[in-house]
Amino acid sequence: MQLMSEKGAAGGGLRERKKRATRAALSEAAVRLAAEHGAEKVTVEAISAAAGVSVRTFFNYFDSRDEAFVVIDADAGARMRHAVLEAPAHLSPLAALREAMAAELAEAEQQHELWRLHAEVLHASPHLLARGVGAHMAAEADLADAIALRLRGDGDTGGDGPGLYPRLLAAVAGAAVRTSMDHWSAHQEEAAFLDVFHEVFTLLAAGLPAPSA
Amino acid sequence: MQLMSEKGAAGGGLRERKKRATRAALSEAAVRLAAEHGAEKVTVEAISAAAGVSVRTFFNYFDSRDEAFVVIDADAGARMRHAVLEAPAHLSPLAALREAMAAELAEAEQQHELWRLHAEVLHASPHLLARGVGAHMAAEADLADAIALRLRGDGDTGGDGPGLYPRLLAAVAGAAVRTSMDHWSAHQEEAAFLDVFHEVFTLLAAGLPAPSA
DNA sequence: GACATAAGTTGCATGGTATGCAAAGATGCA
DNA sequence: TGCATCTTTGCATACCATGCAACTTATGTC
Repeated sequence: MQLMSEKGAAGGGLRERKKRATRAALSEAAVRLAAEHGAEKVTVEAISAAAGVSVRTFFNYFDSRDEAFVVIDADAGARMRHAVLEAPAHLSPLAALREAMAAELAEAEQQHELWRLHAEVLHASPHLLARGVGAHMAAEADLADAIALRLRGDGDTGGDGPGLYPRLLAAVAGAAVRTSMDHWSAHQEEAAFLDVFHEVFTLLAAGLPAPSA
Repeated sequence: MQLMSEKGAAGGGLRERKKRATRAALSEAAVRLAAEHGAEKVTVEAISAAAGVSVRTFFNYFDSRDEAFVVIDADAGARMRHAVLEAPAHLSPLAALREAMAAELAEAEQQHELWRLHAEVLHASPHLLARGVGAHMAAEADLADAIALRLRGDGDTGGDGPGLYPRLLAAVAGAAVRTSMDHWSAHQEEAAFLDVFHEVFTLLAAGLPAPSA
């Protein structure tokens, strides 16, 4: 191996790099085809062909067709979990979560065009935006777990999984991100995504007060 | 017609009553079968047979198999929208939403056994809890619209659909309800559902502060 | 009450989605 | 090189989902 790949979770042998490449190719093909033809008209066969693998292989990577439109980066959850656990102690749980998500989203914007297409595809078929919850639900459970750990300090979440508060926090933050994406997708010219994102978390931290206007 | 049915949206001719009955029979059959055998093992054919209709008819009522597990009451969205619009002016948007949802959930608990089974089914396959977002997304958009109307006072939402705040409010409230259901479903003996529900909205209104403990 | 109309149900045909299995191909390592 | 492991692939199978045409059932009117 001559060159480390750029990302955090990268590295490993040829096998793992190939797998990541295949997965990325499938995701990207799915998003581009959906942006062009509409998500409903894109078959698994078309996605697989565009990525140069068989249909059967597609289903080795994704549990369902929709998942390919939704989960752009499979490792994001693990990275966010790590970020929450490593966040400075003075941050509130909500702020720690906000920072973890902001970092992830900022990185996603590096592939600006794909990210924009992705937002448009989700906005065009709310069905998929919803499905995103499903795909991200595991990640949310992970985040809830991380928050619970952070609150307790030790390595024990209490046996019965994270409590009500961590789960609520993770679920609400997820909803906030999706709302931000959807809103930004409809107003791309008027505001930067990160501005929308921060406005949303400010509203959350303030307890969702009625706007003064 | 000799007797008015009990519910708000009830009434109408024989046709409408039959449709409601068929839909309810399909929903109930789906939930009961899922509670018994696990949602993944329940086919559309089994649900249809249990409800006494053909498979084709099932798909006249639901867009997908999962929808039958998720949407127990198709009119709930419209009722909540109405409740938000009619809520006392002194309530904050969040409180108005909370009251509308609480009323709906209290009514759902009248069919206690079915409601409990429903919560268990969703808890057992998070896949479906997620799908719930999809099914309820239209309702959430409606709620966002109602909140926007309420905030403006007149009959105009501003042309471009509800703004960021109403949408965020509806999405977060939806996430809160789902979290409540999931948590309560795992701790049914320890707390009443409405207690969990109110605790969640209290946390939201307080801006999700770190718990003192 | 009989009729025309609208609405709902059903079976059939069709195509896409998803999974298990076993054979073939690639990779990692000694 | 040769063996163990992982990945891809084709095939068979079952289920999901939709359009269409034929049939049955309410509704309103005369």
